[in-house]
Amino acid sequence: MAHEQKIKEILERGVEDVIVKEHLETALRSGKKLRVKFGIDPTGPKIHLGRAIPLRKLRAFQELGHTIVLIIGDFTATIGDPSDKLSKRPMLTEQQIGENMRTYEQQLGKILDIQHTEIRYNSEWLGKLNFQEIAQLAECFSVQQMTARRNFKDRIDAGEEIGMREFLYPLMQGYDSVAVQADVEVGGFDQLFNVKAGRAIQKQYGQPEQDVLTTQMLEGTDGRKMSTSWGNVITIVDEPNDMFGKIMALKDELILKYFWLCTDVSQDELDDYQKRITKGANPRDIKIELGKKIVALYHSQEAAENAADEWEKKFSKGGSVAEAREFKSAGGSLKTILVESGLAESGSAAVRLVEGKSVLVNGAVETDWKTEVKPGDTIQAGKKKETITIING
RNA sequence: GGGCAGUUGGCGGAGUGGUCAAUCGCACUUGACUGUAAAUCAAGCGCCCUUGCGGCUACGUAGGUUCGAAUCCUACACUGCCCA
Repeated sequence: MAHEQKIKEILERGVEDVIVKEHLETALRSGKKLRVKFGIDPTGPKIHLGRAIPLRKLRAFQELGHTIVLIIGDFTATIGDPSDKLSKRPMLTEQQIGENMRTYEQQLGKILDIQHTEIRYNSEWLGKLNFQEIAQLAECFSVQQMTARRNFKDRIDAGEEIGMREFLYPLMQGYDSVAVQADVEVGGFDQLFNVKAGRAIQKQYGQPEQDVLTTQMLEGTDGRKMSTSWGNVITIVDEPNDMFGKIMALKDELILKYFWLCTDVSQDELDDYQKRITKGANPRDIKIELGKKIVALYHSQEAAENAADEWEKKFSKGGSVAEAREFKSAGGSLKTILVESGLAESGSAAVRLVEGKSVLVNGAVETDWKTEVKPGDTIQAGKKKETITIING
């Protein structure tokens, strides 16, 4: 792809807002090596496709030779970002942060060239600020500005509590920009306020104001915003079959958006998919291509093909199942085994599943939970057709 | 510091002494249909044992009144609004 084309993509693909667009465009054309900041709070252990969007944007900057400054919000995470929350976010303990961080680098490496990424922890400078300096930071904003912010305003209108602490978050994130001398800051769609705070604070500290770019929101498997707390996420470390399956379960309307935000397909290819759908192609087939592309991105082409084949066998061809997990047991009632193997959450849930005709024993629907099952039997339950084979143990 | 209102299951929101494990809507699970999509229809949706009009735990927390409380009383906690 031509250099000019890449710049255009950076500024437009999956982008919600760019401030100041002309300025950033000029900077990108100038050949200057930009410092592109991105802050990541280790609030969840896994990166999902929604969170991957700004990361992919960073990758694009990286490909043009710019420096990515990844700020691990170890300090800010203990404060809690109010950005994407309808309610107050709890402060994380250092232990939780440590746990969440453990697998981060590896996950980030799936998207970024981590060798050439500058990684900083914001406790490095935030931990040193004294009260006087914090007061000076607070000078950048009025209470009106804070409360005018959408998600604060909504909470005020709803009569919900907003902690003073939450007002501090944008100040800290903004100060990060000063500390690393950012030229550009990338953030998710909900980060607009925070990244703009960086501009105000840099100005106060006599630095040129960074340009900011926010990326679009991605819907999850249920059509709502993808969010770990909704449980509707597809993570970049999901197993290939699982990842593929979740993509196949997406609502049709999201197909093109996923191609655009989560894969590398070009505008032309996207137009082509669009055309095929309009002409009446089965969206399912387009979705299969989408699934393969995404699995290939985070695993491998081979894994993608396998996942697609597996899915085909499992769901399209009458539900014969290829893979069964082994479960050690001497046998027992169907209900007991369902619970012990984790196929059902509780005894009551197991009974419900069996009575709902969703449990197959050795391929046949079984409606009596008292049925004895023994080593050698296979049990399949639920829409996802999770299957176990009982082995002696 | 004072006054008023509120706290019910994932969410919204009924319920003001027994028939309340708690109306209803959303969400969710499962089945039919299908493309593991959507729409529609059906069932389910605290836990345990089981199939009995069973047991246990639950309606902010802790006590109390009562044969019996989500429902009444007291204290406490939290939230909102108003006054200072």
